[in-house]
Amino acid sequence: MRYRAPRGTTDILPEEQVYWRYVQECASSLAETFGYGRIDTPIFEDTGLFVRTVGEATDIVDKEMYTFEDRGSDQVTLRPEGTAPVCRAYLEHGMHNLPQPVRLYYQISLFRYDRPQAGRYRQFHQFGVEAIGDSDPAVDAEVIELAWRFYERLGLQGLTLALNSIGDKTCRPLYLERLVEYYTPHVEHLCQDCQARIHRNPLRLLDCKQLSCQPYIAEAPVSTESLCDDCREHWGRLTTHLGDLGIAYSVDHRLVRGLDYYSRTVFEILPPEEGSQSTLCGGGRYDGLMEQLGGKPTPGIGFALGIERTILNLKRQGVTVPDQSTTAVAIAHMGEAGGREAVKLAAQLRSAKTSTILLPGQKSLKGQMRHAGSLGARYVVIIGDKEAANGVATVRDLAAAEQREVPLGEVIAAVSQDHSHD
RNA sequence: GUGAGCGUGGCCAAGAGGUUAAGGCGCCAGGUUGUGGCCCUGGAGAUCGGGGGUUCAAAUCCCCUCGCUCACCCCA
Repeated sequence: MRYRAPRGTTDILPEEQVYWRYVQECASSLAETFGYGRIDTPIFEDTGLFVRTVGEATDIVDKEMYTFEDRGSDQVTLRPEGTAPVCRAYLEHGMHNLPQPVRLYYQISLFRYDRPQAGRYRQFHQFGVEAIGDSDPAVDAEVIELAWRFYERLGLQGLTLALNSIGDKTCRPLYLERLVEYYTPHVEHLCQDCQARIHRNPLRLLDCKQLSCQPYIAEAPVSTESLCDDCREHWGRLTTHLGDLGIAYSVDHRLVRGLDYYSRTVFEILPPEEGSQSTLCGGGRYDGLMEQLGGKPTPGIGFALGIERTILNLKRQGVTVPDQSTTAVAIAHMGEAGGREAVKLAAQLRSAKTSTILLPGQKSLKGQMRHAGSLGARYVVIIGDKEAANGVATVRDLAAAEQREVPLGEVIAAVSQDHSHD
C-alpha cells in the first residue's frame, strides 16, 4: 500500500466515534457545569512559547517537539501541550480584566515525537482545564474535583488520585538544596540519568524508575515537610477541601511532574493496573508561568487528561457507552418514477431531521433490503413505479417485520411514531 | 534513542521446502414473478510487507530493509 497514516497517528473510524463522542460530550458538559468556557488555540505556536515555559531540560522540548521553519522563516512548533498556549491567549486578550479566576477548558490535538505504544501517540488528544487568576486552594480543589468527577461520570472504577506539593519560589530552592545535599554523597551509586539529574533537574531524582535508585528515594527529604508557611497553609487547606468533598487521595512524595512551570499543587490520576506510562490525568498549579510569558504575576492551576488513554480504560473495564443508532430510514426504489419520488422523499425526511439514506436503486429489491438490514435501519420505505403512480409508498418496519402502504404525504408520520420503547 | 515480538486477499487466519496458497467474516450475485435478518449455491479479491541469497524447487531456510505492536526512557 502506497500511503498509510503516519507513524503514531491513527484514523478514528465511525465505530470508534461512539467512544469519542461519549467522552468528549461528558467532558464539555461537565466543564460547563463547573462554569468553564471553551477555548481553542492554534494548532501551532511560536517555538519559543514552549521552550520558555515547558523548560529546556524537559524531554518534551529536548526531543519531542515537532518544530519547523515556515516559509517566512519563523520557527513554529505543533503544540506539545495545552497550558502555555492558553496562558498566552489569556495575556493576549487581556483576560486579566475579566473577573478572576478565568475558567477555561479545551479539547485539542497535541503532537509529540515519541515512539508510539499503547496509549501513546504522536498526535493525541487531551481534555484540559485552566483556572487562571486565583490562588485560593479552593480553586485547586475545584480543578481536581472536576477531573475526578469526569471519570466518575464516565463510569471508570478503581482510579487513584496522587497528590503532592512541590513548594513555590520561596521554599522550593531551599528544598532542592536539601535534596542535592542529601544525594551528593550517594552520587556514585546512582544510575546514569540520576547523576545528570542532580545538576540538571534535581526534582526528577524522585521519580526515577531504576531499581537501584529506589533506596535513595525512599530516604530522601520530603517536599511537603520543607514548605514555607504560605505553601504549608495552602497545602493544608487543599487537603481539607478534598476531604470535605469526599475525594480520596494519596500523598505521593515522589510525584513531581515533568514540566518546569509547576509550583505547589501537583496531582495525577492513575488507572487500577500498574504501568509506568499509564497516567490518565496530570495537572498542577503554575503560579510563575504568566511572568515567564511577560505578564504580571498571575496564579493558575489546571490539568490535562488523555482522551485515548481514557477510551483505552473504558474498553478495558468494559464500560458500555451509549450507541445512538444512525440510520432510521432507508429508501428502496425501482424504476424511473420510483427513483424520482425516492429522492424527493429523502429530502423531506431529512428536513424533518430523520436520518435517511437512499438505497442503491440499480440493485434488486432483495439486494436493497439486505443493504438496509446490514445498516441497521429501522424502516425501509419502498417506492417503485407502481407506488409512484398511486402516490403511495410501502413502509416496512424491519424490527417488527410488518409493512403497510401509506400515502407519500404520510410517510414522515409513519416513521416518526413512538420510539419511546426502543 | 534502546530492546523484544510480529508482518499471508478489507478483517481474522491455516500453512513450518515441492502440483491451481485452506477456512471464517465481510463484499457481490443468485435460490422464479418487487422484500431484509437464518439457510443454501456461486463469484470477485493475495505477485504470501519489500529486496537479495540458498535450492531443481521457498509463504515456508539465511541476510538486509521497511512497517506494525509491545516495553524502556518520558509523558496524556
